[in-house]
Amino acid sequence: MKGWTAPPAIELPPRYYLDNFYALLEFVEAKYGQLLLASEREFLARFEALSEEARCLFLRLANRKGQCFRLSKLSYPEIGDLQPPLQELLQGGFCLRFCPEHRAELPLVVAVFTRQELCQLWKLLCPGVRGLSALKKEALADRLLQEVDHDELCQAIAASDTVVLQCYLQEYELLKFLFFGHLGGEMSEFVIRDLGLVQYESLALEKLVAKFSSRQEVDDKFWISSVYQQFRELREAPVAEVLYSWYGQQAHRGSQLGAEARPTFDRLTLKLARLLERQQQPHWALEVYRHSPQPPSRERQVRLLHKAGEQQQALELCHQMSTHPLNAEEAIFAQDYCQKLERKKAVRSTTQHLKEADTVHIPREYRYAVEKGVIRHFSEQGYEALFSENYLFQSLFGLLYWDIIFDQDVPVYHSPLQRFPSDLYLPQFLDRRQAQLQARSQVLSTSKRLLKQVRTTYDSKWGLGNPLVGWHENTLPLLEAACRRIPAAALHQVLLAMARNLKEYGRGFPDLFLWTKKEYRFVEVKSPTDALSPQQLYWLRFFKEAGIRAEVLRVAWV
DNA sequence: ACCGGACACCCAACG
DNA sequence: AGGGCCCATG
DNA sequence: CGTTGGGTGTCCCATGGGCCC
Ligand SMILES: [Mn+2]
Ligand SMILES: [Mn+2]
Repeated sequence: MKGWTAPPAIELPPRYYLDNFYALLEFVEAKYGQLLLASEREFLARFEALSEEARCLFLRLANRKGQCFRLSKLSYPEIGDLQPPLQELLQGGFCLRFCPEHRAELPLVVAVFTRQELCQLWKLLCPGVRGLSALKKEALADRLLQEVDHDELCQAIAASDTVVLQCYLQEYELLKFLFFGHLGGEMSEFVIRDLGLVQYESLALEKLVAKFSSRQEVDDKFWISSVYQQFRELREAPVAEVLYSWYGQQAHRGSQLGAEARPTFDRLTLKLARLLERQQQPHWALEVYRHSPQPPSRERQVRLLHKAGEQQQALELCHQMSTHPLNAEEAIFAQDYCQKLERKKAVRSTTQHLKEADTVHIPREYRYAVEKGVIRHFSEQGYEALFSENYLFQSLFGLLYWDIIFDQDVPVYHSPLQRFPSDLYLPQFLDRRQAQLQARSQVLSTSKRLLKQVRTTYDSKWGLGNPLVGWHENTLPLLEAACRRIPAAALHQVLLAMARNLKEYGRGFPDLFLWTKKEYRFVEVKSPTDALSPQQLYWLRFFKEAGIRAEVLRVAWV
């Protein structure tokens, strides 16, 4: 019965979303009350003064997409007649009734009408109009706005339905942002939790700590996310000149951001520079890459410098990367490229490794399922086999370190709906928990103790959300098969290496785990068209050092 | 941890 | 007239 | 024969209804 979830038997109160918002408010006021601006306080005070029906309606609208709504499309039995609360919202400044004064919002307003309704509006205003049927909705809306007088259009819209524009949405978004600690948090997460669709590890509310300590941090994170949003729009129709000069306007503030907002700026920088490369603008791309130290910035810079004929600079950067690599890819790339630039060697070490691997012949039917073909091959020789991939070591990490991951004595939990510590994927994770993690290796130094710890944690935590652990039918069998056969000390070495930076070292593990009574091995399967990735090579080498048996197997079709 | 990673698979261009 | 996406819902 | 870049499909509550094409 595992994997099957029964339909929710839990019934939520009719106005559950109001309760959820109050839970959110209580938390935000307790943790961030002193960071709120006058406009946000005003919103809260006026919200409190509304009737419950009006508060509910406001939240119903706020939890929908957009800011423009048509009364005729709304129906909320738990609120009842929507007219009185809507009047309240209009009088209280929580909504604006759409009229010609708001013609600037016309594009949004037009979008909430159906294609058919837009045709009718158009025909009403221009009785002779023709040739509309060929246009798709979006094109129709564009043409309508181009060709029809905006004042008349506004009046026709206002006459056909009650259209309202919601206000205070920035304030609402900010409160949500403070509660979740990141953007993109949704009120539906309360519902998902309360229906039991996702189970959270229990967190002590009194131990939660604020994620932001100053308004500056909050504003920075907000600013960079709106900048990133703009980038997504620019990317739709990329023009190199526009991208480059737009980036130039953001770069100054971007480079001064603190630890909370900086990663978003780095992502923006890397994505935008890559886009400039694709636009055949290597010089601009190179300049943009220099604003971020994060991978793959340096790799791209080396390639661009090389192509531009700047051998000295390329080599210098390559050496820096080689001595202080930020991940496996940088390390392996830098080593190979240094040798390439010095004309010592032409083949990448990943392909070299692949070339030296054994080949196995697999029937062509297993195209698109190479690993299954290899499993079949080995099971015919008496092996047992399971898919291992990243699941094995991630779930082992998640289970053996469960209490360390959810340890609230480290200030990394900022919200009741948080599923993992805010530094799980950062280098600080290891820095802050060195002693505990080392101690765990000591205590679980034998396979027997380690295995017992895996089983008891698996049983007691089954079903709880942990990004590293999936509760699938093969999860425990795989863990047991591997932990019984691989020396405990070697497993701890891998786990501690992962802890240095889970973002970079949490992937690249071999495809399969195979075993018989006598032996075991990991196998990374490679189809004829596939290549070995640097992360995969990194772990293959690491396994060899640690005495874990692993090999690459090339597939040839028959 | 902001529709993105992580995989595997396929193809084309270039030396 | 259906198939499929988007979005609101609990 | 090697590298590099580009493209695709898959998975993240579950379900139903409205709208688009
Ligand atoms: Mn794999
Ligand atoms: Mn593989």
